[in-house]
Amino acid sequence: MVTIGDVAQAAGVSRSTASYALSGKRTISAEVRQRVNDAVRRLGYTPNAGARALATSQTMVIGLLAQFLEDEFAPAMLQYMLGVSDTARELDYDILLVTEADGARALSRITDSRMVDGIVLLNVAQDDLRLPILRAAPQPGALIGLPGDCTGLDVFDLDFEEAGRMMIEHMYALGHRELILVSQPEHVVERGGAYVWRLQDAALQQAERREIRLHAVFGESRQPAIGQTLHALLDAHPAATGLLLNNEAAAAALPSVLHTRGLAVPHDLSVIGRYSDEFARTFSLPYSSIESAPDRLGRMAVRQLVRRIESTEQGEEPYVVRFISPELIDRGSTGAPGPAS
Amino acid sequence: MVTIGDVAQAAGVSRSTASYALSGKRTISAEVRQRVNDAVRRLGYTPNAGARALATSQTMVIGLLAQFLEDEFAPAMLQYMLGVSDTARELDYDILLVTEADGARALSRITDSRMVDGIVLLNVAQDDLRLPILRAAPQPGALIGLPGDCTGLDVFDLDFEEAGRMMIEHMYALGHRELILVSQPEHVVERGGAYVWRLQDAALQQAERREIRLHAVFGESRQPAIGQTLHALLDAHPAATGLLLNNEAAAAALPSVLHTRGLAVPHDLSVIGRYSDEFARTFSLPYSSIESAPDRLGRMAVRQLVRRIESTEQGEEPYVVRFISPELIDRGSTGAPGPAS
DNA sequence: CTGAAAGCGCTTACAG
DNA sequence: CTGAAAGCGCTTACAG
Repeated sequence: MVTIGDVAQAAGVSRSTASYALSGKRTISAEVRQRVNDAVRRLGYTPNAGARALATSQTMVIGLLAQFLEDEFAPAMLQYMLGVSDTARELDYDILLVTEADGARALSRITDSRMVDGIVLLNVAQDDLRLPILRAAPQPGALIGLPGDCTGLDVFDLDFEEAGRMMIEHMYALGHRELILVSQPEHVVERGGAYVWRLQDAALQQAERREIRLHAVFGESRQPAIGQTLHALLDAHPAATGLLLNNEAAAAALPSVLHTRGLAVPHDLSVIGRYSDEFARTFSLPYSSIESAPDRLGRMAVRQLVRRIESTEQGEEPYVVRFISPELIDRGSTGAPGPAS
Repeated sequence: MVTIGDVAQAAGVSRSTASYALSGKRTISAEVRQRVNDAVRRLGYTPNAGARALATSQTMVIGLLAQFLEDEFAPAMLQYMLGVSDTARELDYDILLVTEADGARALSRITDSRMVDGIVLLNVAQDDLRLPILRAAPQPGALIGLPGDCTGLDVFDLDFEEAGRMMIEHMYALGHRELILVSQPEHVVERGGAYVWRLQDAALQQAERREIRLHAVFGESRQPAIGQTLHALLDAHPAATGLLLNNEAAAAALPSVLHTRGLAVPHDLSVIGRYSDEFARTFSLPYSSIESAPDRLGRMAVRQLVRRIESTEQGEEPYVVRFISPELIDRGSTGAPGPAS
């Protein structure tokens, strides 16, 4: 392989001069710089990443920890991953993707061995076992998802409480007084998926304040189970005039459920979901929804992470916990309460 | 950070002895091995990946190049990625995920800089610009997807020709004589997505052999366009008694289309798709389908790649082009031709 | 069975 | 403005 020594030799300079000419970290005469650049091009030189990492203690790689759990909706995860990956590349970082079931172990492995300069954690749980490891690691970490304890980490998430309130307020303003909220599976809650109860609790509170009857249930993450659940719910609550969905699989299943029941949106039933616009487009979901903005969250997390990586780790800037304000994308699926189903 | 020097010192041996004790590459007295292991545990030592890579020319990282194109169905890509990632970890490799639009450039970057020991390419096109770069790279490469020229690379793919014939034969045996085949968007073809025409051409040939009328069209990859296309096709070919889908988005859209038209499967229409069982489960697609086996393909590609990485690169074993035989998973969506729609 | 030394390919003080 | 040298943390011939 061609090394910087070869480049130096070809350019007739020392290795250090060649290195400085390439990094621009000290002033180099235009002529020498030219000779070095020519040699680089002629020889096809690219610095060896391992050697550079060893010398600089910087790998220019970010670790991305994602878990694909049976009871979560995989296509939604992908959006976050792509947001992280795209932003990382813009900032000149590569992505080490880790999908192991044992996330804590995997995290130790890649931080201890210095494979990465920083970490982005997905599927963050309330009491996430990976957090103590991440806090103890020499690399900074950014989370997408709010854990119980944010100490020592930068955290980014959708404001699920506000999302829950917003769903209720929107329906309330239109005149709805009885609603159904379908959340993710209870397994997700048991595993510490705080976003489930953050939205649900806030929605329940707001409903109480507005004297709305809100039937809140956990739904499955798979077809056909979730479709059957939706049917059962509509059967059980014939007076409900609106449906709130914090569950991607439910949203994907709904068109066929409504079709079967001969219900039109928003005439017979108003619907608000919570998912990304990309998701809505892929499945052509015609429901107004709270944008979950996975790309924006990925971008924010990586930007902050890189800032922290590159800030000369001296005066530790305070850690941030940043919530994205939910936005309701209107797709025309809500209106005045129709005939109860 | 704790280095092997610290371990050696704590164990009262030389660095080389510590290294050998850990690698097991030469015989070490039980007692010394014990002391070294204790020191490792006590100090919490993990080898520095960059240093090891520099010394051994092995990174234990595999590059995974995936492209998320507007006109391909992203959730399907994810399955391949997870198959690759899981198998890599089993074999002790990590995954560098590269999703850049400019795949050729990205490939040069990670191979030239020796960030990876090998490469897995996804979304392989007939005349893929990344292939010449990969062939010239010092690392071996494995493809998931068949290009026009397989020279110097290991290639894994579903046997799409056989899949096309199998679809036709299955329908023929049941008595069908007029069918519709919906493939991926024409853009995919123009970009060199050979699997599209491999299946389609084989199906057309086989149909001719069997004197079946086969209406073959390209369909969109998004809703609602693909749904409308399906409606238009069923309108245009009222005598067709079966539908063949080499298009994930079409499969996802079909339930609602059939519902609208009041068609029952297989009574009114027989259907065969081509997608993964995982995909079928996520969307509860009730159609018999040719399993695309993304996990199996990912596994095969990584296994072969690692074998090649670790074979002491001497006597170059011959490169392989391996096709998975299609399997039709029966979900009961085919039967004798019903009343033409 | 073990140690001292060289080397992997970079970067960056230290000198001039 | 440039060079000689040290060092990052490993592994692995070379010697004993």
